[in-house]
Amino acid sequence: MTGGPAFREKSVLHSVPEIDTSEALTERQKAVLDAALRLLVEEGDQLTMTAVARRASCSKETLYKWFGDRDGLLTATVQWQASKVRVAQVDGKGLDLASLSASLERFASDWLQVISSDTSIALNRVAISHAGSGKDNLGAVVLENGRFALAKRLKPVLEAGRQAGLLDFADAETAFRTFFGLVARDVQIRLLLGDRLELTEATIGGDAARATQQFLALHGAKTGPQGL
Amino acid sequence: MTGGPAFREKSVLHSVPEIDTSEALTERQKAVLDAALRLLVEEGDQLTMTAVARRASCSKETLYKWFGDRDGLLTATVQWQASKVRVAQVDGKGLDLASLSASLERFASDWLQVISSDTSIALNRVAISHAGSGKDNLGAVVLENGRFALAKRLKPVLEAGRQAGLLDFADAETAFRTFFGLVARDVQIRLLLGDRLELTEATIGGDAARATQQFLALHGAKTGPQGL
DNA sequence: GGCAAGCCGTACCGTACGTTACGGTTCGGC
DNA sequence: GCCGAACCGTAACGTACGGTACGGCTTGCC
Repeated sequence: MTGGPAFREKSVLHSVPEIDTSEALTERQKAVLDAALRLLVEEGDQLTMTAVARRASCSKETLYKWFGDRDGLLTATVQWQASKVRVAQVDGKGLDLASLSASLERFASDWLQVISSDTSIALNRVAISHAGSGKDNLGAVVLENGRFALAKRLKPVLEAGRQAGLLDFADAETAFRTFFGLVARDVQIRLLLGDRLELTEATIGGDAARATQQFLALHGAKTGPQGL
Repeated sequence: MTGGPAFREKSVLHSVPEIDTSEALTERQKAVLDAALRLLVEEGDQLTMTAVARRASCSKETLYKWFGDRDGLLTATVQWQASKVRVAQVDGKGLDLASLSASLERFASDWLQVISSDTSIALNRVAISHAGSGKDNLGAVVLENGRFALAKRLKPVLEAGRQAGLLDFADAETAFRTFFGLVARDVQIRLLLGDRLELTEATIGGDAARATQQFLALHGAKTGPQGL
């Protein structure tokens, strides 16, 4: 471990779950991580150093020089993908009910799309597998770029909705978690456990709309009779 | 593999996700599986055959004779624990709103208790890890004894509530999934990913009550103005 | 007592894989 | 053209672990 992005430096990753997406990766390194990612998605847990080296057409020596050890490679791979996941960014300036509803629906749809993707499933699986055995940085990375990133984007929208008198809730965090539950339901755990559960574009759209309607029914401001 | 509960018989487990809890386990075998379970919960993924044998004070030869191979032992362990998990059984005969609400709250509380237990987390982790690599029977077992068992118990209650004019929904499955989402929210995925998230008795009770209220707000029959 | 079956403890085997080492090749700088 | 750095491909090493074999001990049966 001399030079290069020292992914295994304890002081860097262990204490700080904050993600530094710009870890100064060269294009070649990104290509290697992409190869590792593809392998992870396709082959499941068969992510051996030899396989990654072969897939990326690089030598194992290079992998070790760049990433320290297997855990470093895994962490770098997860961070690399995580840095690419972005759900809709919405400005909370559209103050009417229609645009708020549309924003929520967009968030819901994006999120369902993410958690049902092969990549997300593979990443969560590997992070969960590693969460059991000591070093839990992978889990923290996934959470930070998944559930918490979503919250960070959605909460301002909720707050804006409240400011505009469209939403009514006491705590933005709690409201977010309710929305999260209404959107995700049992989808993620079933997919992670290997349950076949095909989500087409159509069903995702429907689910997003349903979740949004339910959330508004729970937290929409009571301005007169709500009927339809 | 001669005699004994042939856990690895393809024809038994592969095609049939239904659980046969009474697999004719001797007391000694149960004790061994309990030891394996404890090891799984305590040591995470360090569930080697040698470790199980030492912990259970039995020989590896016996493990292989009884369970076929490592996967068989794992499957037997998961099934053994799964057969012990039981959430509240409720008869749908208490037809008033108070008892329905109490039943739902009980289900919610039990479920939160289950998914936040060390045992459940460990089991789900190992099942998810294995779901990535081929044979997914573990995931099916966990799902069948977790989420699907819950649905099987809760749906009759929902149907009874609808019959009694207390609930209003089109599809029991969809209604159940909404309830599931309101109860679980992000708890399970966060725990699986290693997020510290202490759930005390008190918070679980509060969460169960909140989820129940929200569910009733969404699916309670509209009999006059709802305003508390 | 004699015997067979079941099981414990342990040594052993084969392999997979993480990790290291090394020869050969490419490439930028002078 | 020459040099060193970076990197590829591959061989080699060490170890952990799944799986097997075997000697000795206990137990139930005759």
